[in-house]
Amino acid sequence: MQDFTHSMSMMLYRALNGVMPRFRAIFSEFGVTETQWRVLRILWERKRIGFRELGELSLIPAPSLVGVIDRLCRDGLVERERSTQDRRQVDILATAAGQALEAQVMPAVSNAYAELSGALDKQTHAHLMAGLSALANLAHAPHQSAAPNPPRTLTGSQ
Amino acid sequence: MQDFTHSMSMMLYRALNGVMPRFRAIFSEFGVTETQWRVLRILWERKRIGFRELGELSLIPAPSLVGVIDRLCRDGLVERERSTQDRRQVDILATAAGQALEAQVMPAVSNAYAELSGALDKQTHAHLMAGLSALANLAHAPHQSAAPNPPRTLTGSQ
DNA sequence: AACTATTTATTAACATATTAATGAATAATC
DNA sequence: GATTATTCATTAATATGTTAATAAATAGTT
Repeated sequence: MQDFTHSMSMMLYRALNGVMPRFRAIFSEFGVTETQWRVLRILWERKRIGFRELGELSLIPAPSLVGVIDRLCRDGLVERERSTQDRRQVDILATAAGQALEAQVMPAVSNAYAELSGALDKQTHAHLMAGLSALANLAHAPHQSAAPNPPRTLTGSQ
Repeated sequence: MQDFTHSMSMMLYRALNGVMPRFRAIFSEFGVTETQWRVLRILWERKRIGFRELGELSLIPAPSLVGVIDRLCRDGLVERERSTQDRRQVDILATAAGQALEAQVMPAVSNAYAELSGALDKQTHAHLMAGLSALANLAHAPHQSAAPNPPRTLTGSQ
């Protein structure tokens, strides 16, 4: 087996460490975290979106998203609105202040992203995205356990 | 500009979401978290290692590593030992129980990793690793700010 | 030697991830 | 139409990430 520090998962983390700091530096100048940014980025394209779909698109798990929305509400950037059709559901929408942020933050971010893409030649970039896509689409097949007493719950699925 | 949900950073997160769950499922069966696993994985190759280097190899930031080591100590898997040369430094080493875990967990993990590698053809895998390596080696060049009043500290470096 | 600057691990404060559980609302089945 | 099962957002508990600050020890400088 090869070196652990260069295993697939570690290389993925290493890549994120190489990419994200420059973006977080921009976000922090405007008082938003990376996770909050992800939510806002989606709300700028979809004026109104359901809590669940927002979580799927932003890759933020539901329990985390609750707190993220809480803080964005606290800061006056988004609002909750309970659905009238199904009163379990909650829609999220950006306030005027939340919408205004787009014009302020996007230039710097687009610039940084262009700079990032420019650091890789077309070939490398294309191959990289293809590989990442392949990993993302791997089936989450439950593996064969080797544990003595698997502490599984009886609730069945997921 | 392209779709945000398929930007480089989101694809990196998506890839991790595709890869890590199967490993975390294994770790949890042995009562260790993914982060604790990374520490142990390194200690199995280096009987004794300095706190700082451990943080660099495991990609765990120092403040997080303090707590991770605390909990590994609590569970009797590792031990702290203050250096005699430089009494600021702390070495970390695995206990007998910590070392014993290797033989129990590695088979399942190696198996899962082989299964993962097998899901990608050699070409894709090689290109992917090359791309990730390129991203990891990007210089963390401080960007040009567009913020009105950059709230930077005066501590300079880092 | 005294003073200053740097390094090392740690703490503090806040935000997020992970897993399991809960309450309210809706859907399914009887 | 009452019971049961499922969905949805949320809470709870624990672990980790992020940024800034701190205390102790060492290194550098005068």
